[in-house]
Amino acid sequence: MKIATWNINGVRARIESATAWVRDAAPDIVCLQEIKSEDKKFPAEAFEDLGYNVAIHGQKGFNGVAVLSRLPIDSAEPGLAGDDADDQARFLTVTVSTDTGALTVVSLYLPNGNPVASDKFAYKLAWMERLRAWAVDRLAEEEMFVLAGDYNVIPGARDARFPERWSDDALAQPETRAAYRRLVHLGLTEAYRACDDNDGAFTFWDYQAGAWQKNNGIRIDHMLLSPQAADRLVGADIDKRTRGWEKPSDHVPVVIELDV
DNA sequence: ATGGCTGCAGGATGCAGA
Repeated sequence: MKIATWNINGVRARIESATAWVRDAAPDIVCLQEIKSEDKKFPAEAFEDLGYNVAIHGQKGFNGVAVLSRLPIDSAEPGLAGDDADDQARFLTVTVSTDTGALTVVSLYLPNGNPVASDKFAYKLAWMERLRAWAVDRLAEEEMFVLAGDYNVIPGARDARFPERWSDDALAQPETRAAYRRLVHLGLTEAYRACDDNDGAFTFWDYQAGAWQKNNGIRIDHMLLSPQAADRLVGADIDKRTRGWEKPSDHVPVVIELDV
């Protein structure tokens, strides 16, 4: 089974390249972030025509996440517990049934957090603690889950082409990295690093200043696997091709293969 | 670089992104 995550940066603006990529890569499940669309404006038919079921947690203007699945979606739950006042659409939990048991897939869009000296950074760190609490609860069930999405975290220096340029950024703060490690250290497996230890692997290149042409990228889109899912991991790849397409998202898809 | 693009809402430009 192939599972993908892709910050699409506006699903309506990107519907042609999104459907073209899905058609070509043929993933079984796709987690989308930054759909920038209300549920009712999401172009579900375009994906349904390709054989996908669709779950949407949308929001007007910005944020918004979705999951496309070739398998029937048994349940879909929007939102991340821990803050009743949080109305930002950044978390969608979907469950499907596989031959090896139930599989939970989350499409998450972790807050950017810039600027660091603002309530946005505090929101990011609080959100990461809520995510850790979610993982603690789920790990107790000892089932397969995949936390897939745009984490807005550069885990280490080798995950940026020019790490020094990110030293004041929320994506690379020591507190950000420590919160990410607290999550991983619960016993999760970061799929890409488990399969590929090379430097220079990026998932985002800014639109500005020729970042793509200069390969001035960062790796911020990740998939964290529960032990039961990690046992079935057979591969992980970053599909850079889409960044060179017409009207690209600034992020590219990350794809894993699970033997389920 | 002083964020140098981009999408969205709305109907001009401001906000958000990373």
